[in-house]
Amino acid sequence: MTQVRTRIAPSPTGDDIHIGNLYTALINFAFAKKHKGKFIIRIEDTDRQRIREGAQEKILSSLKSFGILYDEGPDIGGPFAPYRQSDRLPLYKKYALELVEKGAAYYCFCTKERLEALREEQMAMKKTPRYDKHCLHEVKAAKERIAKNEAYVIRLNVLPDKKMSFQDVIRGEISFDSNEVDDQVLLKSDGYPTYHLGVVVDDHLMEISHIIRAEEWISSTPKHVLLYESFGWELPVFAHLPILRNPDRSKLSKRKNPVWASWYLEQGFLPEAVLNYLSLMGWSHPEQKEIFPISEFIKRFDLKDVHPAGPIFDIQKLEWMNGVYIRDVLTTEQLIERLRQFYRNDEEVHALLNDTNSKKLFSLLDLAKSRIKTLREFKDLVASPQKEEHFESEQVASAKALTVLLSGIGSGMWNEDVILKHLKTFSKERGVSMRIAYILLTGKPQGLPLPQFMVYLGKDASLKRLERYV
RNA sequence: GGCCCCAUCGUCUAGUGGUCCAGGACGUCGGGUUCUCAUCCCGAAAAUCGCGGGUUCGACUCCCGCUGGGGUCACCA
Repeated sequence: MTQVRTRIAPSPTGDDIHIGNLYTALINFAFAKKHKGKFIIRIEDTDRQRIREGAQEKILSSLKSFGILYDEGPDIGGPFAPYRQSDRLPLYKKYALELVEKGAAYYCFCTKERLEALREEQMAMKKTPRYDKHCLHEVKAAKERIAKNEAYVIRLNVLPDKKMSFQDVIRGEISFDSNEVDDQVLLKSDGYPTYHLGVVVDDHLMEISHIIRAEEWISSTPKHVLLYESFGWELPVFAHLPILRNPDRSKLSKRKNPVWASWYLEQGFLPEAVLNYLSLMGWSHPEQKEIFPISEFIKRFDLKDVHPAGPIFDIQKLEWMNGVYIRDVLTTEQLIERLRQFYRNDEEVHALLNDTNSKKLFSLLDLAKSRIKTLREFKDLVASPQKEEHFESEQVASAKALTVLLSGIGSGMWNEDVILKHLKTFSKERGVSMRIAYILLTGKPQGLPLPQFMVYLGKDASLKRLERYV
């Protein structure tokens, strides 16, 4: 077997890489690595209207943040450079013309108006809108019109009444009728290729062996198969992955779900947890394991085992899994490092994380681990309580009493046992629950174990927290 | 609507003709541990395997139909 080469072909039209594309990237990456092949990224920026400034860079940096490293791509080059379609324009025209020569494609001069009228007419007759091959027979006149600078596109010439099919690794044989395939535009009037031409030409030229993409492409695969056949090129292996869904089962979309990959990072999800979760979409570990590193996924994954039904992206389970990574998978050292990275712009938290007494920091982290599901939640646990304007007189009284009580502890005696004993005394004598003491000191109804946290804070800082009540 | 894909607990899934009146995980609910909240431990509810026909001695597993869901029908990808 020749070398396995897979690719993802994102278009730079959004804020970032879509989480569904990250999923596709993960599968392509894992499959390539499993077979000691190459994983390539190609930017498909052929829609000049929708193109977004900076999107390409964002997509590439997100991929890197998640550890999906590519062997060839627009910024790192490779043997088939360039890897951005707008840098390959002459190629598409050349191949489009080759198709015209072969009679597999033809020039079309139809105006937008005619196309729209045609579509409306067909819709009115309840027929699927399709181009009517109006320009198919103008081949001879075509060159003259082009010479006169008339705008044109090149369309695929689909022969009618042909039964065709292709093999999909995940779904088996998928058959179709050529009457269902429209004479798609291949080369637009601005000289850019449409997706269909671009993807086929580049996948062939870049020697892509396996096209692993989302299910939404199934219905345009017949066009691609027709193109491969017209060119006389060997067909790659096709595999159409399930589409990730919103909770209402529609295609995962930004209206109903956070979809940009970096959003998850900003929320404090760990890249490896996100990838681990994604690997469980449509696939399961042979031994039913749920927590495993990507290296193991690469070892155990097989395209054939992908379940074709579209799974709902369940952020709740992702949160659980992220929690598992935070408390069980990462070491405390690693967690500190992740937190430092995450809070690098937050002075208060960053200072805390740079505590010179690493033993204290370690014990704080051990306490914090089990109560956070994302890195972001760490701040809620340790940040200074907000200053509040109004306090109940009862709270003020309690705070004063607590201050007196805690002040009585000698600095040398400031340890968990002593503090706990005093807290218990306080709650008993004043008839208030430990919970009140908790809120007075932390400003929050729940969080880290109080005595341990107070030891970490130190006597002065702890008393200072009570000051805001008086 | 045409065409295409799909169909096991609320969700992610295991299951490849008998060992399944269906197993695990998230979530939910109850209990235990406990200085708050978690973690952790124990337990429970939760799928008549979408429905109906076949094939078979025997179907969650194979075939057909139906229903339901999804995708797609652009000079967007």
